[in-house]
Amino acid sequence: MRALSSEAIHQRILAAIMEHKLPPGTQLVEERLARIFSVSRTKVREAIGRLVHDRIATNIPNRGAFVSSPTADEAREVFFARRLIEPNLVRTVAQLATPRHIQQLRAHVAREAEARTTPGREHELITLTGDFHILLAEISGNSFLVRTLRELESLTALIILLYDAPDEQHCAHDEHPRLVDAIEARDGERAALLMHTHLEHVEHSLKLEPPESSEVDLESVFA
Amino acid sequence: MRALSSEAIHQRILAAIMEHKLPPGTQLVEERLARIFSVSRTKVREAIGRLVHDRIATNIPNRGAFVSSPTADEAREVFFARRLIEPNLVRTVAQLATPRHIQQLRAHVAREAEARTTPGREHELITLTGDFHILLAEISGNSFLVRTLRELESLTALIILLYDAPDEQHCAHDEHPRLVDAIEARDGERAALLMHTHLEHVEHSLKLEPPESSEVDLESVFA
DNA sequence: CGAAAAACTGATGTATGCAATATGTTGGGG
DNA sequence: CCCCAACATATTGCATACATCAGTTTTTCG
Repeated sequence: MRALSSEAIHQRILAAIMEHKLPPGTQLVEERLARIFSVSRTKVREAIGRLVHDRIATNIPNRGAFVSSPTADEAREVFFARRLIEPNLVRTVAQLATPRHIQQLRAHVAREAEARTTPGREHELITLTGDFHILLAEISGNSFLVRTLRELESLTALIILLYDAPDEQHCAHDEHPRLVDAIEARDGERAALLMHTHLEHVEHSLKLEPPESSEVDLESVFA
Repeated sequence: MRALSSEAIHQRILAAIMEHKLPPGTQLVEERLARIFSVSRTKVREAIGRLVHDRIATNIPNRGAFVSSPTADEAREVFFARRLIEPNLVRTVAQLATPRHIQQLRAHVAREAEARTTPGREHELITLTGDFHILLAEISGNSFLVRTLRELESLTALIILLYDAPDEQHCAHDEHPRLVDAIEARDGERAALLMHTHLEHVEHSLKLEPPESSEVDLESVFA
């Protein structure tokens, strides 16, 4: 039994965060994790460093690293960036996707549908819907965009965990399949538009209001 | 005299790479750098880790980290990503830029012009033109995009160092000012279009051909 | 002489020990 | 009874020592 690499540890912690096992605010204590994975603090520190670099965790000097709690403003930034990138991305994907790619996409949305209809697999669904967008980046063949999308998806998953309205249907069930339809039809414009509205739907299904919680007007409260 | 933070060391090394002091392929020897900055290897490792994460350096296991030499394919990926992101970015910037922002942009292009006309400041110019694009991201107010653009600009600087045709004018002198004009005129469409062609100009000014150096056909050579 | 093995070199990978820091707690004085 | 100071605790930050590995030179033997 070989020792886990810091990369593997990074993956394990990240997965735990995505699966809601480590909710936002949880401190990632180095020595504790080191014991758990039977490695030294050094490797754990490295893994945590990467999480911090990707904004999944936040470092407070001399205090420790904590699973990030993106503010509503940061959440809006993430969705803004996604709306900036992904519609264009899917437009080009529609042009260069091969039948093999379409097949991959179909298989993926099928897995999403399965996870959606099977009870007790909701957190899996969050990861899966994120993976759909990453898959699109992978089809584009651009490793830089893959990395960017991975980062955005991880943050989005955190945001959904924080701001999801439990009763709200945050991801209309047919938007991903319809996107694949547009891609298969080589209709880049429609795909881009669908992606744009899809991202808007996801964002608006969250309870990100009020715009600025810090802007509570003390004077008016005690008037 | 306080010890430098790993962040400061990261900046110092990055700056050295941008200024062509550490050309692609240079090994970043941890202990040597540690001596130079009067810190332990630990901090240097952290700094190098970040460079590797941002693709500025490349790690070869058990051998060390080296300043990256992006391949022509990777270079094309970078420009593809930039064309995907930056036209849209500048379109929104055109909508929300304040007079103060315009002033900042004007000041920046003035500095660029100065560096261009002063001999012996060419490498400064590469950094400055990159900073222009980062400044645009900062004006958008989106910290995620700032980080993404920073990464793309660092890589672009490396690419220019590697593939620049020395006699070619790789950055037409008036494209940045014209972009600012369009932003000031609140003409998002024109700004987006200018940005797109600007990035195409930069890419095409490089000697990225042939597409695949490994595809030398031995048979045809000795026919 | 030539090739394979062995020792050498220079660097990374990893664990660990200690100092510095933030926070919580306890006890004493006003 | 409350507040502040000193102590106690938990955890990070940093340096260092040692193990490991890749590449290179030297040695040895056919």
